Amino acid sequence: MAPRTRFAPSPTGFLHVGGVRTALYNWLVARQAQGAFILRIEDTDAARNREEWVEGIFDSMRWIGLDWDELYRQSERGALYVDAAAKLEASGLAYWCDCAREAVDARAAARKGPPGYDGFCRERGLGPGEGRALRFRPPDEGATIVPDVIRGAPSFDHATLDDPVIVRSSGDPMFVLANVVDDLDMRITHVIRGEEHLPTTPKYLLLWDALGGGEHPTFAHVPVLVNEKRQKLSKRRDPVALEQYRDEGYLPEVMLNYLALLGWSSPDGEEKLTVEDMLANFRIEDVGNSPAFFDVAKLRAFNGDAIRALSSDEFIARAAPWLEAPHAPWEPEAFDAVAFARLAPLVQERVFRLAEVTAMVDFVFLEEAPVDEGSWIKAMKPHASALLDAVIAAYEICPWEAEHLKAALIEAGEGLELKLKVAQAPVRVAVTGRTVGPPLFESLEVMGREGVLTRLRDARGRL
RNA sequence: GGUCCCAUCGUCUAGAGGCCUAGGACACCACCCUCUCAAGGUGGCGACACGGGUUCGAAUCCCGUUGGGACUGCCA
Repeated sequence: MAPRTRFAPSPTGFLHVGGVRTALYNWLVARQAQGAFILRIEDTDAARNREEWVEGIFDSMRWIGLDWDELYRQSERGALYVDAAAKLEASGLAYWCDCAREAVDARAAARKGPPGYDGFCRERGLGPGEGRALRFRPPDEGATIVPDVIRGAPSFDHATLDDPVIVRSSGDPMFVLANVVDDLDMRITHVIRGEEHLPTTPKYLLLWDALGGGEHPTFAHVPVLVNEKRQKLSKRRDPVALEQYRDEGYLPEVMLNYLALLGWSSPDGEEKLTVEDMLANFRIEDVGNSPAFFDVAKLRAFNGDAIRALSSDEFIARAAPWLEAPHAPWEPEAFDAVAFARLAPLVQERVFRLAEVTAMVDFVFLEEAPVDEGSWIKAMKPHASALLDAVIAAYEICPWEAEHLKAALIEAGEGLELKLKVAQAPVRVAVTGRTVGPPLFESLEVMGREGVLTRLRDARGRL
C-alpha cells in the first residue's frame, strides 16, 4: 500500500524550522514510494489562528520545495468531528463536564495531588449545555503500547491517563479528537511528528480504536530540535522562522539538506545531499532518537559552500532580489547590472548568505562611500595624506585596468616605504568605506576613474 | 510531583560484540597562500556520562546511578 503521510501545522505563527524538518521526513516517505503527502491545517482553535499565518505556511512550503498532494483545513471539516463525538458519547466513552479550569486546579491543590483533571464529572450524567465540554474516558485498567519505528514500544498505563476534553464548550473540537478523526478519514499510514506528541499517543490510539479505526498507522516520533541550552526550539525565544532564513539569503536546497541531517545521515556518509539523494537513501527508521541542536554556524558553512558551487550566472540570478528594494540601500536607477556582473565572481567567493552581497558592492552604486568609522580610524594613519596625494596623481594618468592600478599603488607606497598591505588600506577605505571587501583593484576598475578620483580627493580633504 | 523519552569530540553524527589506536562534517587553533576579507591547501586539538554486570572480548547487550529533555491546557 502506498504511504499516505501528513504534515499538520497549526497556523499560530511562522513555519518553524523544526516543523519543516518533520514535514521533510513526511514528504520523503511519501515521495519515495509514490505515496501522497498531505498538508493539513490544524486550525480548530479559532482564537489563535490567523489567515496570514496560513498563507505564510504555504509560502514557506513552496519556497523550500515541499509540495503537497492534498490540502485540508480542519475548520472546514467540523461535521466530521461532531459525528465522531456523538459516536463516542453514544457508546459511553465520552461524557459532559462543566468544571472550570479553576475548579479543577483547586481540587488538585486541596488533595495535594498531581495537577490535572480528576474525573469529577464522570458519573454525573450531565447532558450537553452551556459551558459544558465533552471529555473522553480512557479505560482504568490495562496499558497501551505505542509501537514506534524510532523509539521501540513505550508502554503507558491507562491509570496515568486523565480524561481529555475532546469538544470544547464552544462546540469546537480539540486537537486529540480532530487529529485522530482526520488521520482515519484521510487513511494516513505513517504518523511522523515531533516527540512532544508521544505522551498523547495512547489517547490517540484509544480514540482510534473507539472510532473503529482498524489497523494502526506506523508511528515515528522524531526528536525535538533544541537550542544551545538544550531546550526545545521555541518561537518565542529562538530564531526559528523559516522565512527569516529565507530573508537572510540561505538557499532553500541548503536549508533542506541541513535539516535532513539533524537526526539522520546518509548511509554513504555524504553530507552534501540533493533532494534526489535523500529520496534514494532516506529511511524513517534510521532517524536518530536524541535531540539535535540547530547549529546555525554549520548551516552557514554549508550555505557558503553551496553559493560558491553555483555558476556565476546562477549566483547573479539568485542574488538579484537582494540588489533591489527593500534590501538594497541605493537608488534603483543607480544600480548597474553590468558592473555588478563584473564583481559578482569576487563577491561569490566571499559571502555565506545572499543578504551579505549588498554590503559587498554598495560602494559602487551609492553616491558616496558608506564610511565605516572604525575602518576610517584604522586605515587613515599619519602616512595616509602623502599616500593619497601620490595615488591621486598616479591614478589621474594610469591606464584604468586592475593590474596597472595595483602597480601604481605599489609604486606610490614604495615612495613612502609602505608595503602594499599597508598602502592599500587608505585607498580601500576612501573608496569603499570599509577595510574589508572584494579585491581592491578590480573594484576600482569597475568603479571607473572619475568615481575613484572623486572619492580619493574627498577623503584626502577630510584628513 | 507524575508519565514517557534520551545520553559517542564544543556541535551534528558514523558505529548494530572483535574491522575502534573510535571515522567524518561544522566550529576552534597553527602554518601555507595572499592587496583587505574570505575562499583554498596542510597539520592539530577534541568524545564513548558514571558504576555494576553478561562475555574470551562491550561505545555496542542488561541493570542501576547521574544528567538532560518532552508532556502533564476547553494549545497543537
